Amino acid sequence: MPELPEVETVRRGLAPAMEGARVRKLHLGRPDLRFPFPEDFAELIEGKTIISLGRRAKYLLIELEDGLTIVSHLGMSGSFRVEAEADAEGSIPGVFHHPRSKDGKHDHVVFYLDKGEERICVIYNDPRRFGFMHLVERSKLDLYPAFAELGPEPTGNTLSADYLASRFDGKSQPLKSTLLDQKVIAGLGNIYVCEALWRAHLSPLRAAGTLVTKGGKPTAKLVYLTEKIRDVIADAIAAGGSSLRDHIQTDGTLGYFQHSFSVYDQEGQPCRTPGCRGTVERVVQAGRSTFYCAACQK
DNA sequence: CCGACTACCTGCCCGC
DNA sequence: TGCGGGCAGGTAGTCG
Repeated sequence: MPELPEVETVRRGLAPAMEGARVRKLHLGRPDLRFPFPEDFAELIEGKTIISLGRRAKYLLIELEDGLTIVSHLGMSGSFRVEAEADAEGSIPGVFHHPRSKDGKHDHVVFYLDKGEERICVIYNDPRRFGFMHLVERSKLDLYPAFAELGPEPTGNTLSADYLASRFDGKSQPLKSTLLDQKVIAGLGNIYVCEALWRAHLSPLRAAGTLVTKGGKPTAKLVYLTEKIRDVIADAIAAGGSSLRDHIQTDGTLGYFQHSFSVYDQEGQPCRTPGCRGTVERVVQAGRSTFYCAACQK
């Protein structure tokens, strides 16, 4: 499920439960997700207090007190949830009962947390196991391979049209693939690339280089696209945040922009651009679905 | 170096 | 009802 706004929503949902909590036990249901867990993963985490939760691109960062950071990626199907430790009374000391949800067979990691007098479980569930967790020294985070070449976040003021022009210049690659490239912009995925291009009235098939002037400056269309990328991400985070507000549990399925996508997964639906009479179509680019309206996205 | 393609894994949905 | 095929929000590795 997770693109940047969803990971940010997860971070905000987990922060109240995890920040300031001590990891009493870390349970691993299997030796690997997409990659094997690092050696001594549980041992290095147990007993440590969680300082804060951060995020970079689609990565959740769990900062521990001793300078280690758990770098967690949710892949396609990862989610976290928070539960009260079920067996506060009937438990046998030293035996950790593993709270199970309906598809508990995919609960691969459980953080047993002590927060003041409270005992809390934070459970990572991931049916497809495309997610992964690494352990990195905070001072070396910038050297973490996935972060070393990562593009700017589309939030805040880090992303500029001038920057995108420098990355688009001379590229014949389609806009869709270019925007999916995490080295160009961090955190966009298939959904929000489609949504941003629809908002900007730009075809996903158009070559990225056509949005740059001969002098290497952004065209007006690229300036507009930059704005729409920022908007769609900000709107999605706001939607995720509001859908979370009433839920104590952090359920990864929450807040996928309320499933109110304008083009993503809307094949055959009338285009929602005011005055446009087009129909949303689906094409495949680089092996992945692209949804767009050929009538108003040029 | 770039871009295209594949692999990784499970679940769900659709058509037969 | 069962089965096979296609599809799914991501990344990383290989190959031309």
